[in-house]
Amino acid sequence: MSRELEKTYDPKKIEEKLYDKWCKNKYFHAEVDRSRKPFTTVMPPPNITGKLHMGHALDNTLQDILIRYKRMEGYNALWIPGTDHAAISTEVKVTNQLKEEGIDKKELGREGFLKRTWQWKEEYAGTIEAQLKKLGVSCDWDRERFTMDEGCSKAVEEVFINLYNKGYIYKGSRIINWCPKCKTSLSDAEVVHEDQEGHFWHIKYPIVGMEGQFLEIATTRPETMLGDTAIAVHPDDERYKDLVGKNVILPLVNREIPIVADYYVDKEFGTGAVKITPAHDPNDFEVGKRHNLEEINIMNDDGTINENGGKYTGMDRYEARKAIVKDLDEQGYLVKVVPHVHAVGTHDRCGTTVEPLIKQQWFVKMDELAKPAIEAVKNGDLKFVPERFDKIYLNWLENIKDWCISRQIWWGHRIPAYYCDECGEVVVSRGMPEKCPHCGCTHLTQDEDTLDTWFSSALWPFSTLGWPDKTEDLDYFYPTDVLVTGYDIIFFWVIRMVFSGYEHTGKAPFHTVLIHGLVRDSQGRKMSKSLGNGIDPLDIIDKYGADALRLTLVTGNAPGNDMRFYNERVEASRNFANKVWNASRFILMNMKDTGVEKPDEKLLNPADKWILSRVNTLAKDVTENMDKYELGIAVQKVYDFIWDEFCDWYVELAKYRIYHGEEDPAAADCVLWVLKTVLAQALKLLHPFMPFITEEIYSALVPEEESLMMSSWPEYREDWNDAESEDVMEHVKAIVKGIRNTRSGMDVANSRKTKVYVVTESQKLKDGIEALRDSVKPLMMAADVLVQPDKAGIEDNAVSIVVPDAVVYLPLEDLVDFEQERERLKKEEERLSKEIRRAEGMLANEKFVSKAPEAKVQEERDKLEKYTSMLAQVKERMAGLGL
RNA sequence: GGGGUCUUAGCUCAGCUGGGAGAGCAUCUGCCUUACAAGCAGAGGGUCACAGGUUCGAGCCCUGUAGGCCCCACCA
Repeated sequence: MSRELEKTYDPKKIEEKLYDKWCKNKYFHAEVDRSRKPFTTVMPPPNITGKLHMGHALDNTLQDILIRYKRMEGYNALWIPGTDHAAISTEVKVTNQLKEEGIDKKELGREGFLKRTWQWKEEYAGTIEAQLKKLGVSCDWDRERFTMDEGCSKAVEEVFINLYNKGYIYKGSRIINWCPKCKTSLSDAEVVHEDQEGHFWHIKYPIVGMEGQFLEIATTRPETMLGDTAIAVHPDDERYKDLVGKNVILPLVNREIPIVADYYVDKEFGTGAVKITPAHDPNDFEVGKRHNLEEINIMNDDGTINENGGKYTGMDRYEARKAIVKDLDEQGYLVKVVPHVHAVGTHDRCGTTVEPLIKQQWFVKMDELAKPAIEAVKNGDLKFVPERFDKIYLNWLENIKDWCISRQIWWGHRIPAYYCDECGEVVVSRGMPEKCPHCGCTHLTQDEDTLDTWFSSALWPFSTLGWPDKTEDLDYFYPTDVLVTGYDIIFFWVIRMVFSGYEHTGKAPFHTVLIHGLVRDSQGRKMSKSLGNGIDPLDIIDKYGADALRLTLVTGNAPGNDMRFYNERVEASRNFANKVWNASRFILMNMKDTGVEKPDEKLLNPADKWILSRVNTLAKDVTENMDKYELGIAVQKVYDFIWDEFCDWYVELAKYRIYHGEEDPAAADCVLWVLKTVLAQALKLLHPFMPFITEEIYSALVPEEESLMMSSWPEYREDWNDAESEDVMEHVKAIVKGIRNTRSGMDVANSRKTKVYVVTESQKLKDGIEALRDSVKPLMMAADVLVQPDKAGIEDNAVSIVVPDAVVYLPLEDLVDFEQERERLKKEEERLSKEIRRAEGMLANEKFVSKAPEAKVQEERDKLEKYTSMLAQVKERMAGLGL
């Protein structure tokens, strides 16, 4: 009885079944085990705002490849999964959902809203988990975490209090980014600058005491003039030198404001005079500080003009802009309007144009915290793969500004700061303090704000292991090893994890950051909802299987680069899966029920030794690539080996002995052992990339073992290395290719077999071919293969094929077109002559001979010899044909 | 303004420390050969953007030019 696989490869039939088995057997679960070395990674927690997209699929595929590889290598591999509460994003989603139901968030109240959002969380975290499972990720679900679960919340509180007590967290009134739609402050990282087509409005301000004289300024945001408290010019600007110290009248508002001199102004830009609105522009804010200017806030939290806006009060900011421009124009203050492209800050989550406003907020002081994080990359404690991301990381850290961490939303970790109702004392503590330490009052109120979502994810590598408690897990698994994430998230997350790790645990949270790019659509566009060009990984899995998707995501692109995703690529991956399936099916259907025993060494023929040697080298190469995080190169080598060497050559060469098993059972057992052994090795090497199909085949191939994923990674073994057999096989392949090539060029009918004479003086080659004679016959389309030292007995009109160290003759008799044969030989002569000229040229170059490494020089000498002898053969043959 | 990255076969992209240009898809020619037509065997197709430089030797290293993309940055 043979162990058969299903006739066609159907991923759907095996994937779910295998995943269940893995889970049930707790293969993904890791516990502290001091006898083994840990390998730890934490999953970048997907937001609970929606479903998995292609970026998640890529990110998690890479992680799964690494963790499966390390697990097979014998590490105690732990991969912690989880989800992120995604503060603002989730609040926006839930708010919109409520809106659709006709419910206003405010009516619901804080408690009600949070309850609702937790329900949302339960639903979406479940969806994401289910989707990740379809991908085949081998993370430890028993340790699944959520950034707002009890442990993580405890860590957040602890960190806030620590940083506050050390003076790294402070509350201050500064100019911050405000989203008028979400009505919350934002950090700098959450503001994306987009070039927008706008206008440059040139406005003239009457100069006080100089009747009929004006100072012309240019602005892109005319509505902010309501809050102007000065005009600034460059101190060295000759045009305005005499005006500094004088006042102008602010049109429409009729406020008298000073003209000040400040180096911030660029003389060349605009009119060289700038209106200063300290309350609504970060630069103006600084100028205002330097000149003691009044800060007039003219805007409400929703982006409408407040009571300081006179007749414009209550208008939306853009409505006010229109009205103000109109009024300026009517009153003759508008000089001109020039089209102008400028960068506008927008909220990365909702796209709304951000307003800079002065607000009381909580900040993390960054300069000291950044130092160890900078040092870590500079001294190599922390490595980016690819290296170029070092610069991006360092550049951001070296220019870092204080981090605004308070948000005016409900969904998130509430700031553990309490205010005394009596004296206003600020108390930062774990839980509500019993009384005010200042005045003893027992009535305190907690800060209404919540923390930036990245405040909690910054602690992810250690909060998920139990920090701040000194747990066994933390001691054993931390620091983690590798973090895998996209380059788009370095600023938000990686940097904050690194400085948090140093500050709170004294260590870098991981030693390596593996960076990947974005998955784009087939035209190279970002996948987005608005374009509707997103490809759902689940659809791809459904159609082609998870293994095909994974293979596609990891091949054909360099680390850190973006990739284009299109179905033809997945099809190619699926075809490979099918190839693996069918080759395995062939082997399994021929395997004996009794299993296959390791044969006597003497039974192994050169092809057997060759493929063993090749798979051995492959294991070494692939391991090296994996250790360098060259996952795409690694899997490409496995792919090439399986398809080009194993399937196209070895399996073909194996057929004779299989089909003649009754005549020679020992030979059949031998070849089956090699097939099984090599396939098993190849499956192991392929497993981290294509876990399902490899596991399914392996369980049929090696039923005595429990699981492929828990088996050991192939190791290089000296006794399988066989350069001589590789050399013989290279010659054999050259002969087969030569024959195929020649026959195809000559229109020889496929069915017509001929004798094949191999004339060679090489004893090794002779022995090798004779050992393979029966196996190689079908590949050579040969009725018989005869190896001999000279041309004795070969018909004069046989077609000759010159290969290294041998000449092959095909007695095709009447089928030979001599004209065609001459052409072919001429081409061959030309080719070889060219090769010889090249080698001769290099060897004639004294500098090459003296300076190049000896091995390279010898290589050229060998080539010269080889081609010279081949050319002699070709010439002899041509002479024989009367050329 | 600063930084990064890309320009390689018709298309999409590989090419690890410099040593004779590769893959997948597409095209063309034969094949339903008892694992696989999602396949097999063959073929065509590239002055590796351009100009210099370093080197015995450059797709790869250096400089510059042109074009594309990305990130950062307060030019109103």
